Amino acid sequence: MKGSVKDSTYTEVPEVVIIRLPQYLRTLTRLRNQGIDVVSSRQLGDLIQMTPAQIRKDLSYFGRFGKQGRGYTISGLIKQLRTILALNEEWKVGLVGIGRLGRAILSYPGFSSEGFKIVAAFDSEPSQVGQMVGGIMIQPMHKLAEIISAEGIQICITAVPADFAQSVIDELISSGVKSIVNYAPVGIQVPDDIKLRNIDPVIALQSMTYYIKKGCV
Amino acid sequence: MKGSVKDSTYTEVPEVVIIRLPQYLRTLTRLRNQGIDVVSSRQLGDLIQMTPAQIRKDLSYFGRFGKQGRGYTISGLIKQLRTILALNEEWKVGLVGIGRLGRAILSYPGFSSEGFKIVAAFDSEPSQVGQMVGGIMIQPMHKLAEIISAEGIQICITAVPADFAQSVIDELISSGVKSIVNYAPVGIQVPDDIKLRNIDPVIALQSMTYYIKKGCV
DNA sequence: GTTTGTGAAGTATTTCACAGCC
DNA sequence: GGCTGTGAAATACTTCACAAAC
Repeated sequence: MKGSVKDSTYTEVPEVVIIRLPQYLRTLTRLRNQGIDVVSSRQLGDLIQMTPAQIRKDLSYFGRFGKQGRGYTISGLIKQLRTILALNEEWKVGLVGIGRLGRAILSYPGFSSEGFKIVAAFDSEPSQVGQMVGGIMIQPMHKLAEIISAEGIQICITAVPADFAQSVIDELISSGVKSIVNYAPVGIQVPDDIKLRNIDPVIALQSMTYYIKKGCV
Repeated sequence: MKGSVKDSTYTEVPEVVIIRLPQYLRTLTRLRNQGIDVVSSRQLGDLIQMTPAQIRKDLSYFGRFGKQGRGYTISGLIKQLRTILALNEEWKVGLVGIGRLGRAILSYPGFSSEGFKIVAAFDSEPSQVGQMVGGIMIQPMHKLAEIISAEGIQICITAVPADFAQSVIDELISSGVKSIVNYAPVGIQVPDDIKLRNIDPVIALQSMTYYIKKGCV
């Protein structure tokens, strides 16, 4: 009794919804680790600071996962979300730029524990190349295209200086990469079919000051 | 629930607009550094992957900064945006959590070059306390409230383990902090008047896999 | 009693389109 | 010729409200 719901009308799921799903997943996982079995949209909304209606509507794009009068079975909903987001497979990830930040990323266990395994690392600095960091050997930049396409890597993280970011990302894309998390503090252009997310704490700070100043007046 | 607080003449600027301003600023600064003096909304939109109308509309919330037939004087627009975002003063920033990521943050020059000066750093690990990192002495956690309020710090960055993040952030808020950039991979609850931005690459990856999988089918 | 799922209603945001100006 | 600034229109998103289910 699944499949049939959204088949004929072909409504695209809004991207904001997709972006919220991992947040639901994270909070649900925490609840499960606390030994909780069932949660209502209201309880989840309180934890995540979102309205219950929003959560129900978001989930309804994909199916009917709850039970009236009860709420959602946490383990079941986790399973559904992981399937929707394609998180049951292990994803290969490439990392470009092994400076201080790149090393922190390589050593961070949170990627592989969530199924994102960094399988290749690159740096332009000859003194870095050949070093082992976090079990990975650092490769020279001229091998980037070759290794990315040979390994079929579709996800990359860039932690290179701002001036090199665009050209590195261009090369990643032409090697077959579809999704990029970019740490370089610079605006990047990508084709429509490529997903780019910028991780930029300075940009985040620069919008918050507006509100601090406004609150003072 | 009807209670529209904003009905009399004064229209609140949407938060999405405020979030875009720093991006405009960054690209404008790059153009200025390339020696360019004037830019049209179309040119800027091409660089930033946004429609010209959106840029003009965003700027029109704050004034009329352009010239018909010509576009915007870059140096003038930069000045305006910096004033709107309150970026002409130096902002004191506190950092909590001096692990690998915290150290990368402390050593990153990009905060202070943009006017965000890290003036206090805290860690719970006794072996870290008293060390100098990036010109700052690491303080113990029990001094957090005292130093934050004595220094009048309104902005903090948290890079602590997920399990401690909520309690650290609660303490920051009760010490007077208004804006927080949180690197801990966990959902955090804050009052309405506090701005919180999460920096979470794993969450970013978990929504991108949806699109990779969708593209493959 | 409680809570889901969902059309309909209500907001918010983006885009259009053009007068006015260079 | 070009471009901005802005109401109006269009689109996108969120919230409401209630029948159906437990």
